[in-house]
Amino acid sequence: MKVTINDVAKLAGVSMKTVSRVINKEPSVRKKTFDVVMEAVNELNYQPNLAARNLAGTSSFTIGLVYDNPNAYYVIDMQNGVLSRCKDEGYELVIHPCSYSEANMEHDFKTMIKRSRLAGLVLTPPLSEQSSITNLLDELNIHYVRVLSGRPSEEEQDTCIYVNDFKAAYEITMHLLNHGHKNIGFICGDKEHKSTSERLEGYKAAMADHDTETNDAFIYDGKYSFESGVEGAQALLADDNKLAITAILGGNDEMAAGALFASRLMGIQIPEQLSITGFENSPFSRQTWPKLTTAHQENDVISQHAARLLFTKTRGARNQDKDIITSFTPSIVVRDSSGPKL
Amino acid sequence: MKVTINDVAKLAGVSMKTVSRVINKEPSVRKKTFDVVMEAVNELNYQPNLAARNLAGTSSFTIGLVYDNPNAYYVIDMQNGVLSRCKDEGYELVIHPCSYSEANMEHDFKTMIKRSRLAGLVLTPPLSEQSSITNLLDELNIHYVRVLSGRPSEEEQDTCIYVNDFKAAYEITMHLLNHGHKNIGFICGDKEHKSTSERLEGYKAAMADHDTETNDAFIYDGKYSFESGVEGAQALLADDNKLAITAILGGNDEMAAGALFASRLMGIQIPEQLSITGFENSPFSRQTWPKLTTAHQENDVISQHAARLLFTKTRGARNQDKDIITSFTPSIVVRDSSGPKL
DNA sequence: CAGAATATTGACAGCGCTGTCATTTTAACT
DNA sequence: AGTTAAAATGACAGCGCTGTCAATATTCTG
Repeated sequence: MKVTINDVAKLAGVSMKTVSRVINKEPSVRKKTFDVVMEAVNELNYQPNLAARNLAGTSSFTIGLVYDNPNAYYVIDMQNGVLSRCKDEGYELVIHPCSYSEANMEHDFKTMIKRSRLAGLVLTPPLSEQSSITNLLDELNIHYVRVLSGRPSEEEQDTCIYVNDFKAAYEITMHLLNHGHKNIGFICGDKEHKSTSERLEGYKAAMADHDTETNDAFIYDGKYSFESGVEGAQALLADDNKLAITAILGGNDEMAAGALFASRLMGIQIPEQLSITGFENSPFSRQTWPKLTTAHQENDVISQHAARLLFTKTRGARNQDKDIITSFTPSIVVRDSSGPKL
Repeated sequence: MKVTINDVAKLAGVSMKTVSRVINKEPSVRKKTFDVVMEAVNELNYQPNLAARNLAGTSSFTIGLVYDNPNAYYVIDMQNGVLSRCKDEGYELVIHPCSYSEANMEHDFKTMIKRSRLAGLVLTPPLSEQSSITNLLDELNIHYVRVLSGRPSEEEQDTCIYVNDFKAAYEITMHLLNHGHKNIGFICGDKEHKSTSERLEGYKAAMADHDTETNDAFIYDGKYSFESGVEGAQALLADDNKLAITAILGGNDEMAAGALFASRLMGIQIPEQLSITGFENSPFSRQTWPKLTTAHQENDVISQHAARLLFTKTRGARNQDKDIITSFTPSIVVRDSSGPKL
């Protein structure tokens, strides 16, 4: 029933330790020995026991995914991406939702780390932006990889995966500008999130490059929620601006969906009278009518690479993974919620 | 840095084994000894190492959550509920998304189970309805608890958590009937899902009890997706029925949101001309305008109880948890998408 | 209060693996 | 071929805990 390393060793006619070397892809195993062992592994359908590996070894085969993000779609994508790599590499994943506000977050963290010694953590935004967290982890000597909004910086390159929100926002703004829009509103997400400022800066940069003036009244401070999108559109399209604004960039799809709702409520035709764009290409963007033009963020791919980066950090020099992408730029997906200014 | 059971034992002046007894809440530990040990545990902030426990013990401190559900909100809720119990009880959670269609699902399953010996699994719908899965688990001698749509049956009571979709659908239908609606459409979810038939039966039962005739043309076979909701509404409100149907029950919120969209597209006023209701009280139901009347399903609570039930099954007779609820009935939340027939 | 029954504790092996270090085999030289 | 260096393999301890069973402390008998 239960197959152990000893069973494999016996079948292959080698020592336990040699089997261990093979499954850990250690060097200095003769090719022939390797093959013999692998054959035995396959024949017995051997799966190394994670608990034993974690207990015996200096490195652990468990990583954690930490998130504090209300967006279920985002979280699931991140989970699935990390998970798929974990499966491939024989790692186990411990998920750790938490909220930054919790006073006992640090305690929770430490508990998790003590219970299962972790090889490392993947931190997702907005938590990944908190220096209090990274300081804590540095102190505890825990490896981590952060997924961040922003442009890559030299020194953090090997511990971060960047999502170039700036560039994507730039491009989506340019898309609208090229369609003749000049008075373009922007509904910001939570101020505390780095993605918010990155996207806003991208928007501003595009406006500047297009010699189009930005108007502070066209920028709405919101939260990354549907309701906030509704409110944002209502504010931006209030009587004073109603005729002026011909396009609105939503900070994310959820907000854009809210803005779209609010606009329709006001009897505004989309995209004829108003173009609306989202950000992220989450299911939200496909569940509106018309479907949202947005920036496609490959969260599952992003998180896969985050996991890969973490693995190379924990595995030391050998077994390095060379094809890790550390910088992603969401690509514009043009759908039906945006069009030329009429 | 790292606190082991030996450190606690030394500090408390007892043997390692006694500490083990205390943390496992075994009987036959003198109250005084218990207190002394607990004090040491707290002073050192000791957390038992999961890998060691899993390796040494006959029972494991890891459970799995298996799902095959495209609804991110649902999955996150289930995860969080199970996770919160795991934290309390010192268990670890391994999440296992999978798709039933995958040929290698059985293999994946076995691999997961071999890698980390599991105390048991929580199965969520629609996977929990597949007898091929439960047969496989029975064969492998794995404990499991299933979350199911349907009315509790005597024999399965102690391995299932039931969600009484029938009753909830009955009530939501009654709500509409009491508002004077007679021609009520129903948009079904995936036929393969038990929840679909349960909800449909509830609808039919209410209609019957209210002496209202059901019309097969008012029932649309769909899928649990937004798009399907759109199509369902379009079909139900096609020319022949357009004037006849005054209310539509969506199989879930996502479909109801789709139906609402489609209706607005056709220029139908909600709820004046048409009442629409959802099911589940997911964020979808709050991100439509008007907000959806729906049936609130406490997924996080449901999954907490599923975890508790699983724990009692694995822990043998002692440490039984007596307050487990095994049957839930979603409660109707009346919002703005439904109203009296005018 | 002796002696038996019972409750409470401890000693120790071992779960399945990896790290260390010793041993054997192979390759690389005179 | 004979030596030496290097590569490949194995023996064995031990990771931190739990299960078993033996040892001790406590309580209950008459």
